Amino acid sequence: MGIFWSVDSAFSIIAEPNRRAILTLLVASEQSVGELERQLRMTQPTVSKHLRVLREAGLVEATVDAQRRVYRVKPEPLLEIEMWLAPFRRLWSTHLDALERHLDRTHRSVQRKPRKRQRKRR
Amino acid sequence: MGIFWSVDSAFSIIAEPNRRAILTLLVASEQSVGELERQLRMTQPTVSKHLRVLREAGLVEATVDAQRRVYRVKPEPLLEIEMWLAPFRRLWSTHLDALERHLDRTHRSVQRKPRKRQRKRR
DNA sequence: CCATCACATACCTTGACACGTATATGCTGC
DNA sequence: GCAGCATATACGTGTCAAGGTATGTGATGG
Repeated sequence: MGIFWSVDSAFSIIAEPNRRAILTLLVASEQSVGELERQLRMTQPTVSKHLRVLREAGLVEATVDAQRRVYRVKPEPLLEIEMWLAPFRRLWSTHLDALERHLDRTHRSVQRKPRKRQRKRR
Repeated sequence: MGIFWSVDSAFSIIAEPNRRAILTLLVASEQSVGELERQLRMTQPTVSKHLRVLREAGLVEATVDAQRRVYRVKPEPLLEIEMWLAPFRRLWSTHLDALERHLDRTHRSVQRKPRKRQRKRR
């Protein structure tokens, strides 16, 4: 019998900004650990540890090339996110105005907090 | 001058399974806190705290109705995720076979860890 | 063999966060 | 006004994850 355990979802893997950065680099083209390290300005152990998490989640795979390990993306686990988003896409198409305003705001690096958050009804 | 601060991204908000559950319920129809509490089997403070996080991230909004607060989804922040996923969708269409296998596996509740993870190249 | 390169892992510390219990707030009908 | 309901918040606690430093491992060239 094999060893079984719960794989935590792609959502938590992707929550980490550095891991998203790694994936974004890898989706352009495969890269070695050292190349990622230099582009991302992270220490080498940090890169390796994130790659380990991504590997165990099935989001990347590695190929040995001499002393290097070349990583590339395996996008399948992202399907969980893609599918979860489906019901919300329906809403976007019905709220195109708010959507545009949102895109405007998020092009600034910072947002204002809404002071009052409730309006009356009934 | 308004009050400014960094809004953490929709990715980390969505990483929490209970928050995803709340959003999934709300996208079907708006609900009060008590209704969410009962359907999700969570304590009331837990629901309220998750709703607070979602509110401050702009993912839900509330309407006051007597002593109740009725929450509904504001899907715009999810656009960040939608846009980030874009380059990976390209890969899905080129790897339909691996994709199918992945969908098969994820319909079981548990997965086996790959024992060997590297193959030779060159 | 041995030094070195590329990468992985161990160990430790720190900070964030999710939950529970208890309590506060605010509205309502009587 | 007051009791009671619906929701929010405060506070304490445990867990877990991310980063840094140090060290292990394995392949390569000389």
